[in-house]
Amino acid sequence: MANIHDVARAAGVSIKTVSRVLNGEPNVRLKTKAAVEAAIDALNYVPSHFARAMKSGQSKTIAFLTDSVVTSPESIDIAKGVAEAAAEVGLALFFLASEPGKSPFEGPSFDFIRSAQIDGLIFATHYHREIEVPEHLLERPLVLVNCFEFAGRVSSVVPDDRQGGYLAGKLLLNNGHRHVAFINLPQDVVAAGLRQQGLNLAFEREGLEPPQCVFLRHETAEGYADDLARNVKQIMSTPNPPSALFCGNDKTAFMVFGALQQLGFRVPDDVSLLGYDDFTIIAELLSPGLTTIAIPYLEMGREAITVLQDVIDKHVQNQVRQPAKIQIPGWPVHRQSVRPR
Amino acid sequence: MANIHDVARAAGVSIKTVSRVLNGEPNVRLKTKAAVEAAIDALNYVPSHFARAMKSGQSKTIAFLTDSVVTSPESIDIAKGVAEAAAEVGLALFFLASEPGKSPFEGPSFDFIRSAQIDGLIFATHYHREIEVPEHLLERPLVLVNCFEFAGRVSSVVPDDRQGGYLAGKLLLNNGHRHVAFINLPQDVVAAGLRQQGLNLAFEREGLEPPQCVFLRHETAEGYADDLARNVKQIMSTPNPPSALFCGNDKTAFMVFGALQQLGFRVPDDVSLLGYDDFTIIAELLSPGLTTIAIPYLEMGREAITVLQDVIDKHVQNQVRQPAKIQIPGWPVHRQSVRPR
DNA sequence: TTTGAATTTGACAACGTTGTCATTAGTAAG
DNA sequence: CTTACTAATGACAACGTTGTCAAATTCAAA
Repeated sequence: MANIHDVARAAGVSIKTVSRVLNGEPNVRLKTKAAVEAAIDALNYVPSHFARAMKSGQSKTIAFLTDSVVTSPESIDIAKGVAEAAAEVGLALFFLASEPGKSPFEGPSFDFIRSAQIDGLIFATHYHREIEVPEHLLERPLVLVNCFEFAGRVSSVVPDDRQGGYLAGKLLLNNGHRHVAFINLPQDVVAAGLRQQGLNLAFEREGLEPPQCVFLRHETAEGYADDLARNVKQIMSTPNPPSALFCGNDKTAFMVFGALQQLGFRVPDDVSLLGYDDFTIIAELLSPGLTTIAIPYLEMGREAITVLQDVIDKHVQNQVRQPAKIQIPGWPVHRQSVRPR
Repeated sequence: MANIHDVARAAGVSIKTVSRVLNGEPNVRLKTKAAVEAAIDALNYVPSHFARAMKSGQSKTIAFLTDSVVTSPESIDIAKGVAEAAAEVGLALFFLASEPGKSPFEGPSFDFIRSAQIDGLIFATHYHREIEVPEHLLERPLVLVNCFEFAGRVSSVVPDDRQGGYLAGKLLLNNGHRHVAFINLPQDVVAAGLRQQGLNLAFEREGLEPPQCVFLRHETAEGYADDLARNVKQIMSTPNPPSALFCGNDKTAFMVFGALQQLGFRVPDDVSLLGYDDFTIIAELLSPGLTTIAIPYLEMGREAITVLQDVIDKHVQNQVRQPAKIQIPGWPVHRQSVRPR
């Protein structure tokens, strides 16, 4: 592997001049620059990341850490967005494993963060939730994705669930559904409350009462499926049942779809069905295809890099970036399960 | 950040002695060692990864690269296995983004592999397939996961699809199903042929004819769903229909389940249904839960690290490790869709 | 030309480690 | 108490960069 000395020798200049060309510094004669570049090409030279990192104290390297709970394949788009955006801005990306069963913020990985002089850290969760950040992490550049710290001491990038709920409301209203029921996620799930707020807002703006809302139990709870079926039955057996059901996520929508079939309701002929997540596999597997609200995972990942860069810049200048919670809007994905009334 | 000089000063020894303690070299008096360790603790010292890498020329760092096609959330377990195992053996793990639409082996990431002196590379695909490896990558330590190079010049870790097929056959036979149909993946999919071989072997060992096998078209093909439904109908409308259907993957099984319902067959009362993949979300969403064969993604990821370490060691010693295709066995996951006949 | 300033270039130190080799301290034998 | 050897330790160079500062070159104006 050629090094900077080899290039300097080949170009007939000093190593410092090569360094200048490498870093685009001014005050290099055009002719000199050309000679150096020719030598670089000829020797197929690539500067050593490590030497640079060691010299500058800046590694131009960030680390990505995630919890292990996967809710949908789409959520790995966070990682994809992070990786893409990092590559674009020339940041190297370390992938840290969180030991199963342990807090993701522990373990040998964290010695590594220090030893490798990781400039910044991105932590992502697989569903939108609050997390606690250990004190020692507050000191270094950190951006949370799909989660947030309640005290607001850390910048975070989250989906705009209120906007998503509003979008859902508008979509249903635009299709003429004024009588809607919301089969929501469990009440303690962050997204549940926000989406309800958005949904209600959409209805209130039309001068309508907020839709009926039931909160399901956790998926893992005993008798969850029965509970869900019972709720659907109860909602649909009223004298004047809703013309559309909005579900807390696509998985729920899938099960609600099953329950509706059991009760003899056809989707979307008898009742429209709207999901949330754009969990493609489920949404497309369903027949009719499930109309749903997409969560902007890829965009969240990309935005995280933008924010982290800013945090790092401020950190280097010994300033503190005012932490912010950045909400990324989702969008509706139209398939066939919602039909104009 | 404390460095080795600080530790040396605090312990009253030279930096070389600190280095010796750090690297567990012999010939350090116990008392000296204790003093150094105390200083390390007191200063919360962590040696610089970059300085080490630069000095030794070995970065103890590997990179992970993947194609972008995600087939199931489970397949990201490859990454998880790789990350876990890498952390355990003290290898740092870089995550490289492959630019969407481009070959994963191109782009700026690859300059990075050279500049960061990446010791080795792991490339994983999201479904089991053959790939072509560019010549320039053959020179450096590389392990393929879930894919392989036809020429056999690169070590690879793949699921043992033949064994999986055999497992499926045994599972069905053990449940008394001697008349089975295999609704397989498209014929050009690597796994399709292997699983069929395994399935047939299980039947042949019982002195039975190999089961009927139909190959579906690709999911993306026009009219795929209709094609699938037609196939199921054809199979089930014979005078003596099979007592069990084995499907190429869980997604197919899901659709076959739908087709069976349409035809008035109940699972598992009228016909047993066996999937492949253990695509948990689908398998558990289905009611009855889908019995299936799991693909050992996590184990494949872990094994890849073991193999890569060996490849790197040989590479450092200027030897070549005989490339091998390592097949990792899967296992059956029993739910309710297969019932004894 | 000569002068002075601006531009361009280079010598050398420094980053934090490990390897080489010389030096010192300790130990067993005479 | 030497002597000879082994074990323990340290001084210093080296890895491949970039930063500092001085030196050399170029250029414009006198």
